[in-house]
Amino acid sequence: MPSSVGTGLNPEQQQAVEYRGGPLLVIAGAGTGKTRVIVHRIASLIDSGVPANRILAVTFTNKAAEEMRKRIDALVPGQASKIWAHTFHAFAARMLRKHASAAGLHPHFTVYDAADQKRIITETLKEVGLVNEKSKAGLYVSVISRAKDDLLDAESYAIHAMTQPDSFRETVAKVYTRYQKKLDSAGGVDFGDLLLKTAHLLKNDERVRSYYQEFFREVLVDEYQDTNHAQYVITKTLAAKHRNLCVVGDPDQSIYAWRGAHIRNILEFESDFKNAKTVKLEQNYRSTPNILNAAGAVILNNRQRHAKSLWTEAPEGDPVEVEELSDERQEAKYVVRRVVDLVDHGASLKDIAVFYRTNAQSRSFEEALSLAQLPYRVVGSVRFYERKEIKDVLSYARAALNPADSVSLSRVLNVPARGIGKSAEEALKIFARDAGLTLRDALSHPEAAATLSPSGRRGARELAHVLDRLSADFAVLSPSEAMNAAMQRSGYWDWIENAVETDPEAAGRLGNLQELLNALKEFEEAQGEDADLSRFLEEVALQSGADGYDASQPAVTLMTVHLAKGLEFPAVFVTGLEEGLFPIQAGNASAEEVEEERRLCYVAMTRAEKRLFLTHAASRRLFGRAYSNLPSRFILEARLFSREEGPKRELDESPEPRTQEFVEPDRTFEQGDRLRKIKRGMLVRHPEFGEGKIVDFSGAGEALKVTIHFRNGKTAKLLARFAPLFPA
DNA sequence: TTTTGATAACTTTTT
DNA sequence: GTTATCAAAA
Repeated sequence: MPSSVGTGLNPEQQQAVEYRGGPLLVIAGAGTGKTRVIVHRIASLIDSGVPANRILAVTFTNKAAEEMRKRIDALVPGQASKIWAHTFHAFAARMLRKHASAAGLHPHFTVYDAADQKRIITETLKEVGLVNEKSKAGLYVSVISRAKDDLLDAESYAIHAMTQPDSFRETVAKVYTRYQKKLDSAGGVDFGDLLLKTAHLLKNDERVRSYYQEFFREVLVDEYQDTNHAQYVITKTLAAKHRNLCVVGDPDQSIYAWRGAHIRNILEFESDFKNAKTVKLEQNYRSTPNILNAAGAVILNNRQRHAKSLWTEAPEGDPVEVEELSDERQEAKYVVRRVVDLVDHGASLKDIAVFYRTNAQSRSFEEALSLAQLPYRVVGSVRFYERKEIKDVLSYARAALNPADSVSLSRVLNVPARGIGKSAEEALKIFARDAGLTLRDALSHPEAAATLSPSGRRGARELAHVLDRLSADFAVLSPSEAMNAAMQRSGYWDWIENAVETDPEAAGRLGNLQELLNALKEFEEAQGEDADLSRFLEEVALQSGADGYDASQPAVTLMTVHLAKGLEFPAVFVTGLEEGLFPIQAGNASAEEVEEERRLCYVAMTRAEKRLFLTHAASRRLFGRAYSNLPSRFILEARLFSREEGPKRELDESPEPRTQEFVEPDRTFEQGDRLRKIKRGMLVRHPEFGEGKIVDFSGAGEALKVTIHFRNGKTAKLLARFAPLFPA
């Protein structure tokens, strides 16, 4: 971090570290030494006698928690591991694990991730008879998850739906109720439940509540601008007694409203907590003035915003560069060229990051970088624990550990194939339901299932046997041995191994399984005696994309803008800055949504220390189709354009060698002194509609029509002969 | 029942 | 351009 300040803190940081008078809000702009303040504050609390195990520090990712521990350990050795440093979700899981029976949960309850959630919802939709809604499973998942974030359980949601009759809400209420029943009977929780059930536990169980209110002497919450209602309630409840609550955040970096975060939590902190003290950190130690000015100019366009400005003592630095490329392949080639350039000038690959709005964009960069033989790492796209083979064997482990977990069990009923096909699965489930058995118990008594085929019966018996053996194994084996047993006894390992000759991907799968075993061995070493498989499974479910990548490896970092939050790099490329992509959905986005996109762009830009490059492509291929996009409004807002009229500042030296790669004949038409020659991708001006870009043609000669995307978001198809088009 | 092949649906962002 | 889903063939 800021080596410029040595070990000292500036006066505001000092104040934030030392304040002891109750609720404290630290508004920490990008790069103002936020983590440093939290770390020093915790160290100082410990110094002044607060027991480390009575401090709760909530972070946004597991990686951030780990990082925090490491830095605290350097200041007050031996104490860091005692601190409750977790993400909200991991903290909630810890609480629920400890008070499982009070919370009405199985002690080995399963944490279902987003993919599990979607599967269960799809199944629920089928059961409720909404077969044609199946493709909307994602929508239901998000509506239900948002409800949970707002602490609306199925019952409350149903009441809420009744007060405002609306058929969609009623349907959701029905699906929600049924979905929840499934989770409850499987003894599982989804992400939302972790928070909701913790909030309920604290609310309804007086003993638990007062115990923790007394226990946690200090509560600190990082990235407070991204907390949702459930997290807010948990925080407020825990801090109610001692009132030693310190929240840190930056409203300009709130980028998770779509996930239920309420920016008002931070904006209204002072009215929520009487006599709260606010400290603002505005001195930036990360970026050059050129970078800060550009980012500041962008965020200035948000209306929903508290005034704040960052300043720095750093020298001006290199100009921010903007480059338009013809398509995403050229964009990737450009990035590679500049990366090579940076490396030639002494940069290390690990100093360089490429950000994009959507995961799908990583592809072209990966191709270009490997072509150039430059090592890179993609953070968070296809996560290890989301791979099919990994999820399958984990499901065996979950099913063996928690006999009620029919969700995990039904995932692996017939993987590898053992004669339990679609109809057999159906028969088993109906039998289980009618007989009042769990799916697992039903497997043990297949002879009683009337409609089950002979092969289904054989398969069921076989699987029941596997699970019984595994449950017995698990009682005596270490986590890695247990997982190995799951792979062997289920026949999964052999199944993949046998496929190696025919399936080119099988070898990789086998490698992944081996890697999982290695991860478990590492986990055992780290945890020592009390290494426990269900603990491992929980950690896995709560892993974030940002977790577990090694930042010290010499490789270019590729990641989405969301994952970049909290990180910093000497050189940053923010790519795909186009209307419709970043901001996404430019046309039909609400003002709030555009403001969130703008904050996202601000976050991306402020990650850069020394060099910042912004790129956009005139045309971009998506699902095989090419789309033409205008440069993002954020580029214009950054005021980096070298246009005659604009204020002259940080310019690309080369005036404008726009690389136009389209080899397409110019179209011509007769028309007074107006524009006569038009070209795809060309910027034009229309007296009524303003500036726009030509994206398509049809017809020829007198009937030549042009399709233009205008900056105001409108698209028009005009007859070239009549349209008053002028050069932009 | 399982495998294969066709087709449709999809992409924001993630704890 | 890929992955999930569904229908037909083995």
